[in-house]
Amino acid sequence: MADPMTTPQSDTLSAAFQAMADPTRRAILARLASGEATAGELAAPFEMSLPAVSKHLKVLEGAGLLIRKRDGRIHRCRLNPAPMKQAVDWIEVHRRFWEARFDSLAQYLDELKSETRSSKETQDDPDEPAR
Amino acid sequence: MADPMTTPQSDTLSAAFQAMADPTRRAILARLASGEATAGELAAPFEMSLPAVSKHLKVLEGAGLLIRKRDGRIHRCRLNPAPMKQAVDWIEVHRRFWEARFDSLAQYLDELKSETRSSKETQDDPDEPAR
DNA sequence: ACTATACTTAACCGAATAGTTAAATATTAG
DNA sequence: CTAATATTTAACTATTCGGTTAAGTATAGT
Repeated sequence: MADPMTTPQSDTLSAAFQAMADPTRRAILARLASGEATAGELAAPFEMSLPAVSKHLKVLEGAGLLIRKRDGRIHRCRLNPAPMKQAVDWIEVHRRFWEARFDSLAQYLDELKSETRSSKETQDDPDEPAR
Repeated sequence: MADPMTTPQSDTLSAAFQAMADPTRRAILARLASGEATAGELAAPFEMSLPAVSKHLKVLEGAGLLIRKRDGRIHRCRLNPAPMKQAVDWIEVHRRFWEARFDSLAQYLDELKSETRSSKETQDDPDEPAR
């Protein structure tokens, strides 16, 4: 019913953030960042069961962060960076705003005035379109 | 029993990623990035109920992404960038690995050898990729 | 063919999430 | 004092999540 911004993009973003929100999954990604690994190798460091890790791999795969290449009976996994990049990009867009606001007192004061004057001249706003 | 890396840092990281994993919450952050807003103002664009948004604000606050300043009966909210920065930093650390691996075959081979030699020469811009 | 290996899927459970409506709280306005 | 405003908290529900154990599937080794 609510359906708040369910664009295809936000789905991948949501999935990526969601995937990275779990410490186990982050540890898996960290390990994967330094090279390919099998499901078993990825599971080894953890005390949880293999099926639990298998689920985590599925979540990562679902978020597009992990690519599986089945080779015989072993599943070789590697990192796919694209969704991470998307996530970083999303954050960076907004970082520009608060950096501008925190780096410069003048802009901060200007923004305070903008409640009455509404002279939003913040050079480029690539995120807040039609207003 | 599992307890996979529950350092104080990973908790804030998990909370930040978790908070950003929801489209509604990302929209709130986006709005917040362009200036302070009251809870009501933040809730307005959404079709969901006010309590629902209130909960989202609480999640964002819990993740340290939102700071509330109660001023009379209105709650003025502003963005706190710190956890976002931490999230970006976490991703970037791993991005360096796969960038090295994907951008240059030479570096890839070098990295394969680096198990014994460990001659890592990361001559890069730490913020934006080449593109 | 038989068995160990490397996984996944199924079925289940408790805890957390995301929403709802109704009630509570606190402040401002009349 | 009373009422409207701004917002949270409470109570409830449905769904998702992260884990478990048990069973299934496919390959490799003997």
